Amino acid sequence: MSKASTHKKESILNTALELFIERGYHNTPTSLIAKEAGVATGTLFHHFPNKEVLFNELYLSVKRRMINGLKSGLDENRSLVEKIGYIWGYSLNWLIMHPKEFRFFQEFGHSPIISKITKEEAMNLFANIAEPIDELSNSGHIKEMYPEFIMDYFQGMMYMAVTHFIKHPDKFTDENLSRTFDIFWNGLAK
Amino acid sequence: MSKASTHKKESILNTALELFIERGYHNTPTSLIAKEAGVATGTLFHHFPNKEVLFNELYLSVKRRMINGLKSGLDENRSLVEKIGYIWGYSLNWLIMHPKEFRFFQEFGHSPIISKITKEEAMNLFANIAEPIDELSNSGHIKEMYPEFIMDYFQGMMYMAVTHFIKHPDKFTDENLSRTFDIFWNGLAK
Amino acid sequence: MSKASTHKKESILNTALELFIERGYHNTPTSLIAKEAGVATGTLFHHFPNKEVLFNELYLSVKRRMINGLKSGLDENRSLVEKIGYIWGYSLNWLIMHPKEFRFFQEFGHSPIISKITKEEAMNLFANIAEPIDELSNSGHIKEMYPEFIMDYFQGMMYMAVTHFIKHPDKFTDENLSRTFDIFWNGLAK
Amino acid sequence: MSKASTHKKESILNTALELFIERGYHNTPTSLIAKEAGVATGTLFHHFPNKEVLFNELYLSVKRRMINGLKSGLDENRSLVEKIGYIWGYSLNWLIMHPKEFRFFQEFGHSPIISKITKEEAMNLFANIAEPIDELSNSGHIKEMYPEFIMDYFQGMMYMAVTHFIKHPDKFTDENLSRTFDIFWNGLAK
DNA sequence: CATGAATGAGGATTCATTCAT
DNA sequence: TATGAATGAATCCTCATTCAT
Repeated sequence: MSKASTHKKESILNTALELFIERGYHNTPTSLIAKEAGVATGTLFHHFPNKEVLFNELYLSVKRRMINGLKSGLDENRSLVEKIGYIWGYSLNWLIMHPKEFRFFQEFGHSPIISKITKEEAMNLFANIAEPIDELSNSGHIKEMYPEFIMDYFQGMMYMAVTHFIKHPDKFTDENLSRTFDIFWNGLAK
Repeated sequence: MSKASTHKKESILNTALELFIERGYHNTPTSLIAKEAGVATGTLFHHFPNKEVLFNELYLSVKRRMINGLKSGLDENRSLVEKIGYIWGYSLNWLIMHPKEFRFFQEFGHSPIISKITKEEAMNLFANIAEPIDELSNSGHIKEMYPEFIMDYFQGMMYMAVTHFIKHPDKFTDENLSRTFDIFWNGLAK
Repeated sequence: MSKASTHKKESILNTALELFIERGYHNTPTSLIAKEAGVATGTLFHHFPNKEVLFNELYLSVKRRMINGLKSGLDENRSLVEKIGYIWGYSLNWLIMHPKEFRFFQEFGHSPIISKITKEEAMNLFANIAEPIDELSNSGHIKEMYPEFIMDYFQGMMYMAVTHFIKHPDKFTDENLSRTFDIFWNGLAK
Repeated sequence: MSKASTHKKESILNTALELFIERGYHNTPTSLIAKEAGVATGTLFHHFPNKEVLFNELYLSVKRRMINGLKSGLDENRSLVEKIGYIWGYSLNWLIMHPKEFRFFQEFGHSPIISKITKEEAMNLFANIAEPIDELSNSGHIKEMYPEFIMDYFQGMMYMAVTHFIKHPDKFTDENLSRTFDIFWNGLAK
């Protein structure tokens, strides 16, 4: 694949991300995506067989971008608590620095447009990351709670914190950041 | 207004709620709403001037239904902690017993289709309810934290818990319910 | 159904017939059909769910129009030879007086656009008509020949004759007409 | 022209024949022809300036293939009846052995995509062949009938017979083959 | 109020053709 | 010659809304 074509495909994906979060999936014409991306309508359909596939590919590409840095920085030799702290900090930071991507997940995380196959692929990407959080359940560090809740709690708190800091950017300080982790941790502490 | 017409209008609202959460706003034709509601296409436009107004009226009607019970049970003479516990318990229960309404808020809470006027009206409905939560901030019961965060934390935890219990209905027991409140509270406890 | 709506639907069918034979199915835009029929694009799709169904309904309506007169004139008390002569004469005349309909059958009789269900329905319409021709096979009037051939021969000769007289309208006289029947009959005569 | 290119051009023509009869002209994308022929989209347009020319060239190439054998076997010294019998037998056999080519003629023989020039060229190819059939008219062998009818009758009977034997391959025996010629002949016999 | 036929602008997708490599 | 990415006009179909009955 030449650089040119790669560039156009990426341009379409980036434009689609912005338009989907601003206007919603069904209210975003493919023609508008193409126009804003600076390509012809046909070009979009040269790279993606249809709008749904474009959307699913976009979803996976965003997930991948977030995971990549997360994975590469995860040190298997650290303690469980350190690992979780790292995942919390990295994810929170990444999402706040990428508010569009965050909104995308918020709006479309449960969208029926995302196929089962895409969901599975996304799940696989998270396999390593999810492990420490699942481990936490029986680690003795926290109150007894079944793993499914821990995972939902972790994610729920994360989303809450990101939403809050995006709404109040002036509050996004290192101090408040560490406070949110404390709150998360205290909630479960024995 | 005759009973018949009231019935039709409500039927349209109920049907719209289901279809909007299943298919999204832009992917739900008014003709389908009418059909599923058992009325003619034109009838829908006798009760609502257009689709957007229908949506906004639906939003407010759902908000009202939730608030009504909440308000009527709120005893102004109770302590702050009791009030907050009551709001937590009632809201959680109501949302879990009304999963469609919950999904509606989740999907469309930040939708641009909801007008500023509607948002204001909805805000007003919540005025009384929000008070105790705002008070908590400087009440001395909890760690120092500014009120905006407390409100977001309350709502975020609530959504997290409801999402979790809807996903895992077998876990929805009185014990687990009170545990979630403990976790919410411990997070902030001194 | 009101007269107005019936009128529009029929107008669409008539226009479609003309355009399909002139330009072919895939080269006839639905927008053009609507325009020529004097209705809006949406109106076409109000009466027919899609282009294919429009085409199939057209096919059946044309078949029905031809059959109707044929059936009503068929006297069950006549002899076999008289019946076949009547079918030959009526069909030939009808097709020559309806050259568009004839071209439609010629062009689209074997088109894959016509569904199996449509073909079956069309077959049923012809049930009575086909009988005498099938009977001919073992009637002793003609050379021994299996019924499938007789039917194909009847239809093939018919199409040939119609094609010929449409190409050479000046030759379409009563004399030549009866000659074609003689040729058909002599071909099989003992 | 290199072997490779010749091969590709022929591959395109062969593929086009199949696709056109299966799907129709307007429903057969050039991209599909190229793909099925195992060449790139652009390659098709190196060999044919556009889709219409490709179609016309295909038409002529098929006509030529049929005529070639027919002409080479026609013995000018034979009697008229023998010549006609030969043309009948050869054509019938060739068409039945080449059902795709037959379908192509059936579907597209009257198509407006075939240009006047192509039709003329095709006519010229048939000049020799048509002669004996035209002669038949005033030869005294048959009932009086003008030549235009004889030609249409010949072709109509031929198409009828081929259609029949393609539909019922088990009936395609030497006996039935000669029977069809007898029927053709008896139709006209004095 | 209720109905449903009619409207036509808008949207997803297709496809013949071009052209830089 | 061969390739296949790119183009954008054209096409099928949808849908919010109107209005005569």
